[in-house]
Amino acid sequence: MTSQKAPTMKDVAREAGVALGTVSKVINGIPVSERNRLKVEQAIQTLNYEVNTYARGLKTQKSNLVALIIPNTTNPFFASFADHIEASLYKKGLRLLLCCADGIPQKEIDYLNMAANNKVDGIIALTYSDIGKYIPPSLPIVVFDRFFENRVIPRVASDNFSGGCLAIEKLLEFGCRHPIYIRFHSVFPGESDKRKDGYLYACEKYGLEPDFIDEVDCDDRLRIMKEFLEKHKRPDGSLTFDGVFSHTDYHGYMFYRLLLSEGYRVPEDVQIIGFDGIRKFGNDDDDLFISSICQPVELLAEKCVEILTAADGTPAPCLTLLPAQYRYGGTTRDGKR
Amino acid sequence: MTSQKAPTMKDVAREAGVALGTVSKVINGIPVSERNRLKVEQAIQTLNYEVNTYARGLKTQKSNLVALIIPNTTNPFFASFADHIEASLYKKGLRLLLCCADGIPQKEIDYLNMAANNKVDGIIALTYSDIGKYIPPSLPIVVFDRFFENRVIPRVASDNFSGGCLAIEKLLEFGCRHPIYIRFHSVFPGESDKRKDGYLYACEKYGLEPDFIDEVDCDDRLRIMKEFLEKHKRPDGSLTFDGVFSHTDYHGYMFYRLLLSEGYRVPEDVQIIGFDGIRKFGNDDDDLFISSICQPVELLAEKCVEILTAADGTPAPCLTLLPAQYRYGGTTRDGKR
DNA sequence: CAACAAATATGAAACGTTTCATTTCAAGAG
DNA sequence: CTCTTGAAATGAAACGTTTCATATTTGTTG
Repeated sequence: MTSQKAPTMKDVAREAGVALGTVSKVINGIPVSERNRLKVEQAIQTLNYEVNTYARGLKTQKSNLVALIIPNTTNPFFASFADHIEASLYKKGLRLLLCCADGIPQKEIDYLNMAANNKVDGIIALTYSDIGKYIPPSLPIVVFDRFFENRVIPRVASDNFSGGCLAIEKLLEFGCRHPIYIRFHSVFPGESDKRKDGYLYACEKYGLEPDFIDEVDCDDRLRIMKEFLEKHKRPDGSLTFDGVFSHTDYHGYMFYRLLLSEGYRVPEDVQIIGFDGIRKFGNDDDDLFISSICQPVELLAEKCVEILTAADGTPAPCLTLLPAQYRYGGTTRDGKR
Repeated sequence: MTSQKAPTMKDVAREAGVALGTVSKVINGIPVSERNRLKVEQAIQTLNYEVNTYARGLKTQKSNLVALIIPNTTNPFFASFADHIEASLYKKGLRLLLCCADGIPQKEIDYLNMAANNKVDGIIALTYSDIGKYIPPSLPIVVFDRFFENRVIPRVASDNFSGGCLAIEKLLEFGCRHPIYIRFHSVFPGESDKRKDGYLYACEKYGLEPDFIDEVDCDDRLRIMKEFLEKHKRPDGSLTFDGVFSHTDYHGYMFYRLLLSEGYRVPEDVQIIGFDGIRKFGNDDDDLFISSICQPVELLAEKCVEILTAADGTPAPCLTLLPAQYRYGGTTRDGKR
């Protein structure tokens, strides 16, 4: 069993009895006489020829690789995003280089440099630190949600403002009178900040008194929630609020568990709507953690890929917002299920 | 603003006043006179030189890329596996090409071909179809769990037999008398099949009557569970079993929800132990779906990478089993929490 | 100081493509 | 039958590395 050396285009050309350039044309779908096309295709078959990616890349400086920079894949939202990005890229013949940066600035920059270093054709980024100044100017990039001051970069996000508004409108529709808002935010600005703007806007519009937790994310989340809860108990133990709009499903679910453990009933005493639409097992089954304003993850992913791969002629929109939708997930009184 | 052409090694050589080969040596860490090393490093700095991956790949046929083929990233177990694989690769300076094949044979084969086509240095595969015969003989590969007849391929898995055994022993320890087993399996053989062997072995060892669901996975899971439940109800409504060992956390959680919806109490009436150790949000918080025999995902991932990247001299072990551990997740009466 | 050995530096060749200036071919017109 | 013209085929050059046979420098020894 000899260690087979992979056949090259030269071998194909010899086998087919044509010139190197002709083989190249056939491979790249450039018109060639019927007769030669058949001969070349035949030769490719018999030799089992496969194009050498490195050689091609050296000439074209294209890799058909797109880097996705996210914090991790264990958070269901990121996981779902990565999954749909992969599917969208695959449809276009592109491959996904997965970069989990754990929100660590150095790792984000590392990966950015690696990508810049002519390894990928483009970047889709969902990062946690201010990497704006490290983004190589020559490399196509699309950013999910985040906003960088230094440079105009195409951004894709859900319509968080309308989503925030919608959450309150749904809570009101389902009978809430005093919805609160809960948020543990990163220090880095992005579109998702507008969920709070939507909440505040809805409060004003419907004559509600805003009331919320809005802290920098930390390990103390549970303590902060408990303190908040304590302050909102009436002497008889009942709560001064009857609805919760959580900035994320994650924290909403956390608050949900806290309420249950303190003996409150959900959705009877308190209704909860989160944001994101993450699912327990990622299927289409009804496995939301809580009722939620669901981000259209599949569409968002497709849009990122579409913008990234758009022909150079088309100027990329600097911001693309897609609508988020309400879905029932057990923590509201929709009365429909 | 002129479109900068990236500097090449030739530029660096000129700038530093040395030969091309000398630059190459410095870049690849091959000893060179102190004087020249400094000159080259200086030149690399000033020119902001970055090695061209394509050119290097063309010569070395190495890409520093490893392909991971999994069904998806939305299933929390796969997501966690991918996350740890990425981390392990990153530590070794390798990059991850993520291939989500959705368990579709054609997509698995597509990705395998792509990988074979000199794009990656190795493959880690967790596949759902019989791709044994499509695996290119020249490409290093490590397989998680699955078993292929055609070829000896290094495999990494949890010790599923002991894990299955442990599940029953734990249930007995927590007071169960009649544990059953639930499984919806794929048609493709792998190490995880041994969970059932572990169950059967434990039954014999402890004098229990085996009783189980063991069906090919399908959309009818819930109906099958309901029928099983119906058959195991005594006239007074109580159940003939008091413990469940589920082949996966996923189906265990499903059964858990079913039991609750039928008015049974968990863990008071029935205790449940799953397998996998998947987490709701992927953190280290105590967010297991159910009590579970947890696969050591991080170690498994590290082992896969270690075997894949081992020096050619070392013969790879054809099977590596790592121990799975029991962890409490709310559906058992450990009495410890 | 000459002679030699060891260490280091050199740069042409090769990797397998794509590209493009040139040549060849085929067909139609005169 | 010759000439013209557009289409198709050709293959050398180039992409930016690594490698390796050769050349040069450095250091040691008698």
